[in-house]
Amino acid sequence: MARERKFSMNELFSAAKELLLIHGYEGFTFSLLADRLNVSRGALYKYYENKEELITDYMIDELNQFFTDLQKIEHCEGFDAQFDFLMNLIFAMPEVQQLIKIAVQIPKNVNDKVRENKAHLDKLHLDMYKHLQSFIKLGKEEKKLKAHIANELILGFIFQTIAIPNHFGIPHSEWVASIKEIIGHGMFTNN
Amino acid sequence: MARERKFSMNELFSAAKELLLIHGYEGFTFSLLADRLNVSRGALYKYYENKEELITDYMIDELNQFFTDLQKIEHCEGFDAQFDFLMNLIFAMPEVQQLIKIAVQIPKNVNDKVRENKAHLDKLHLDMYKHLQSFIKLGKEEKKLKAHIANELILGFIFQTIAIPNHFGIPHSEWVASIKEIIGHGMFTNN
DNA sequence: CTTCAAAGTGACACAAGTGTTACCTTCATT
DNA sequence: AATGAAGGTAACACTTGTGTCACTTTGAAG
Repeated sequence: MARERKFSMNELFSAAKELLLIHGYEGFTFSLLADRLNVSRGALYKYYENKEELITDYMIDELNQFFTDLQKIEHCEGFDAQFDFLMNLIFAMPEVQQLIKIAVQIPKNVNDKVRENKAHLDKLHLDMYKHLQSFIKLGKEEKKLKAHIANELILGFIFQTIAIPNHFGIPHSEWVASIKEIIGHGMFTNN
Repeated sequence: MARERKFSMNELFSAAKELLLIHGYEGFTFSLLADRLNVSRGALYKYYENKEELITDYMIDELNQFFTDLQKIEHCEGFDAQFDFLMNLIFAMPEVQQLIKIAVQIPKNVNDKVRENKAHLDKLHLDMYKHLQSFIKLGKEEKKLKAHIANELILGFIFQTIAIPNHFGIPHSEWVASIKEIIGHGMFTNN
């Protein structure tokens, strides 16, 4: 190395994340990012040719982290424990879903690096999905999950719920407990 | 009138809607919209000073329509019928939730018209919320809805579910039926 | 058939984002 | 202490979006 960097890769990624969540893919610019990092715009081009490369690189990092955590689900014995583990994980990283949506918007025909990164993201996504499939399968084998509901929908439902805006500031523990209850047993009484 | 317009207000709004859903608020431009309507960009400035005015105007139109439909919920007797009505309505206008999210991003300090429009949108939003509150209240009075789950969450849950992506193309009727079941009775079996 | 107001156009000046490059700064290595 | 590779800057040329305005086109009303 020759000179100390003014920002670490972690700082860059976390700044990118913030800006992406606030402004969305089309509103994300190198100028915004450079300002946030107190660096000139040109400096960013030392690392990335364009915003697509940067964003996809960051997303791979984020998804890898999520996937690594997710794989620990296998340390949990039985469906109930795994369900709890998954809910906690999802609530700990609530932005992941939103970021995946943004990832879809990135055009892949920018250059080879971006194409490669997008392929990598697709693979990560698919691997995650396969992993979760076996979680669902376990639930159905243990007769804990209703067999006639499509796996797709079960997963979608679980992931979607974390995006419900808690606007009125209901305490987090109550919020999570209620969501678990609705997912598991619904919002209707059993009359 | 002096000359036939090349586009109706409906065409303008529906073009705006498409573009907003594809590109998001920051990616939405007058150039895109003008192209889509086969009109010069300048023509749009005859009607709106900037995109914020246009977007908020469109959103008021969209929300008004939704709200008008929603009010028909009172023609349904009892909670069960109202629940069904609401689910059908939400599935018929699945973009409304996404559009509301976009509306939040619009800065209100552009000019008076935009401030006014945003206030109008807030009022519509609040009115809708109040209306739905009484639906929830009814459900709890009839002891159909679990009393200990916050109204906020119940509403959030119902609205959020329509955003679950049906990526694998499960037939719509099965999809809707399963979602109603999960919302009502959960995805767990009753062992 | 003239009038004129609404509808639409194209060009201008400006602002903001992009990608590149010549150049300066820093600091570990020698 | 000199060197050079990596980090960083600022300016340039270019593209895209914005808001405005003088101008043309259209068509109903007089």
